[in-house]
Amino acid sequence: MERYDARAIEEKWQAEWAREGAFAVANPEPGTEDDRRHFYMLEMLPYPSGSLHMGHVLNYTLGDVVTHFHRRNGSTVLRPMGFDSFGLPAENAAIKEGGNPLEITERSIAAIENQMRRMGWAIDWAREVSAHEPTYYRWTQWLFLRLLEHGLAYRKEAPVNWCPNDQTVLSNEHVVDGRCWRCGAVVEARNMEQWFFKITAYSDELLDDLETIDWPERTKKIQRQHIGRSEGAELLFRIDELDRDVAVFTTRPDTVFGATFFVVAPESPLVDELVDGTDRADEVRAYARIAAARPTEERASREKTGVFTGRHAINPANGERLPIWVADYVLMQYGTGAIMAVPAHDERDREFAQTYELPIVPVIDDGGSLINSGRFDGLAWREAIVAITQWLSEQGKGKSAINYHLRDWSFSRQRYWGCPIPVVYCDDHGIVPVPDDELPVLLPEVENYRPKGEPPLAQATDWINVPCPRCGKPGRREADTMDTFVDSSWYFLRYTDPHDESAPFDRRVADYWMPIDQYIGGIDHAKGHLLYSRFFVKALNDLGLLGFREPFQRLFHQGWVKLGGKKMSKSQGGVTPDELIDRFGADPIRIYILFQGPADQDIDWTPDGIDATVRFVRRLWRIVHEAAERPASPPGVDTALARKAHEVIARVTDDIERRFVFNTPISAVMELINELSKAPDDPAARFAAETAVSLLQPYVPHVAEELWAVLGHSRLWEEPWPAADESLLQRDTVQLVLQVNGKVRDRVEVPVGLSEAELVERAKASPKVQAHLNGKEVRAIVVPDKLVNLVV
RNA sequence: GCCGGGGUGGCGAAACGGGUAAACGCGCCCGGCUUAAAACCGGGUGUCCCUCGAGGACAUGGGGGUUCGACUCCCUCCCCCGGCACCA
Repeated sequence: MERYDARAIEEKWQAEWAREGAFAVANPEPGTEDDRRHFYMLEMLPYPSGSLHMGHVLNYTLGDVVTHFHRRNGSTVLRPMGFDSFGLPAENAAIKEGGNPLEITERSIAAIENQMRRMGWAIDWAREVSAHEPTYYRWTQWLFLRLLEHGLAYRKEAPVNWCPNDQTVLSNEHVVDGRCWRCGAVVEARNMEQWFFKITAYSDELLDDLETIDWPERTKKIQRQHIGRSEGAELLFRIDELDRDVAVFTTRPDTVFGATFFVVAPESPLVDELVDGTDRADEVRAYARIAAARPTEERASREKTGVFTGRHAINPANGERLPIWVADYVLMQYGTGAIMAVPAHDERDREFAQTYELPIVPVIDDGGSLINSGRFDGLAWREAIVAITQWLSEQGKGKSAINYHLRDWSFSRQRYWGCPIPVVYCDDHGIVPVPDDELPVLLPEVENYRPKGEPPLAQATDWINVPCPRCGKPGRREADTMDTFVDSSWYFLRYTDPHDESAPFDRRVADYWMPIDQYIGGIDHAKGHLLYSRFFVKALNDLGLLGFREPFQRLFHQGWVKLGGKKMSKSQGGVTPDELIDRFGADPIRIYILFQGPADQDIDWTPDGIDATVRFVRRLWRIVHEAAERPASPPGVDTALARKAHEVIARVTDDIERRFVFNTPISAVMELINELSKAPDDPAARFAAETAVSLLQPYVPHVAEELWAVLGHSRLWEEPWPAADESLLQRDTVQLVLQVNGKVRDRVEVPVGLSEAELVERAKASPKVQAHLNGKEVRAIVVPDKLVNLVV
């Protein structure tokens, strides 16, 4: 028996798989019926940041087990890999350390790809794509132009989140607690012209279709909450001085009789209209300017402030004149930017009313019935919502309405290392799309990546000054680049047809593989990537480019791998995959990371346990070698060891397939190995060894392949998954648990299938049970083949 | 504040439809092999009590409940992690 040499074995089989193209899969042939059972397995693609970390190792090893499992169960499994290779870190590194983002990125990709190969993951490398390659971003641009044509991409001036550190706009999804998700700087509010995707056009569908996909409930909740649909009414308040009606959104139209004042957001254009030409104009405008400029977070945490405009609005329900205030607690982005204030029944309105001594009129009593509400007095508030909305709508003073928290996705970034937005600004023609046949608009080289009040691309004068594609007069290219989340909103489609030079993908091929059968990635993408991708697929479906409306049919979130309580992100000393592979081998690392606990649970990284998995692999190695000396087990061999092997097959299969748990299968195979080591002469010894190796193959593909050869076989990666023999899963005898008053007093071995009376008899025969009965009368609870509980 | 998820030995965990709590592994203890150590192999290991047994009691964050029987179901409280948060 040779010594277990992880490095030699791993290099040998990795070379073999690469030579064979073992994990490459073919697309369906055009014009023929493709009846392959197929499965699209995908993990979120990595950002190339120099090295993988243990979180990646968990993520991709999980996907690898699923990939092998489905392959060996007869599916053609598409399992590609690529790189989310545009983005700020490479650009910031270039600014800080010199070099250029392209070179930095490609060096990282090469390093990570090497790590991935060394981990032995079963990836179809022929489909590799990276977002920064012109052959990829050409099609990102092409898709953008399609969305632009259909009004789903547009440009407008709007209040946006500005990160002063990264010198760029951020989407709402990437402002966390008022800070930039990437660098942590406090985000400022700015009014800027920006590009947006009209994701809000899909609010309802993004919400409703969550019912059709198999995702963790918590992820659906995060998306539902983010979309934030609320039902209510839009009510019209007359402002006589302006001779017009102003709409407000409320979820509680039943409280309209309790509205005692009216509030407008400081950013609202209404502010100017209201005070223009009045003696309060200066004071109100000054307040509005200061209040609107405050960071959103600060605005939420400090005491509410406001100023009276001198104007009034008419309550549509009772005709009362309500003073109009401008106050910082009303937000422009939600509803209409103006509210009716009902201080008796809204905490924020009450706080404000108390500060500024405004009247408070209760309109709902303790029993939930309306008061002070004219003809609606006595009505339950829930019914009043309907009744009052209808009453006002009959008079043309309101209607039922729905509002959402979700806002359009701002995707232009004032940075260099991203996909150029393929439009030209022309004085005569405005925004002019670059014609499809001129794509890609290549990212030019620039001298300096640091933004200086304008995006770095604005400095590339040769590049930016181009004739208008429509009229030929001088024009200017868009200098903003796209958010990298645009790149990752369709990469899974490109994988299906990665070398297509005439289209981003072939609809026939995309429809064949998609939707993704199993997607695995972090829950931190719940309202970013996972929402944007759903939007993209829905939009592309509406454009006729795809035949499905959801990208990820089934989703799983792996837990965090933490170091000292903190999420592992960058490479940390001593725990890069490279160093660990050198010390222990890829197989032990793979099994270690999955053996720690349930894969969706966070794990604290300690290298301690890896020794134990190395030990286990060596033990497996030795015991399988010993078993290989034994004669082949006869087919259908029926011994205790054979039965154990079949039981383990059933457990492992069920765990991976139905329960989607990956730690307990390892335990189960360990049990089998333990029994085999205690019964080396059992006629089923060799069968037990073969079973153990076969079941572990998805976890430790290299050593499993080597041991499979030792057992006289070949090509385990193509071997059908073992099937448990049902007849050998049946037991002849079972351990019967004997309880007295619910406490276990004895256990006896009995034949399967005894009647209840027989089981009770066996129970009463036990001396230990008798000792606790003292001859008293009993009632028996019987669970056949399992338990008898005698109740005194 | 609202909405999720969780709390089981010294540690990571298992127990999947209410039916043997702690499988599997780590650590630790004892023994074997060895000149020795490592490696490897075998055995033990929830806590407490005693008369040391084929003994007993107590044990799944705290308290209560349902049940013959609860880690599992219900109520309540505490703690940890995550999401949202002036959303009208």
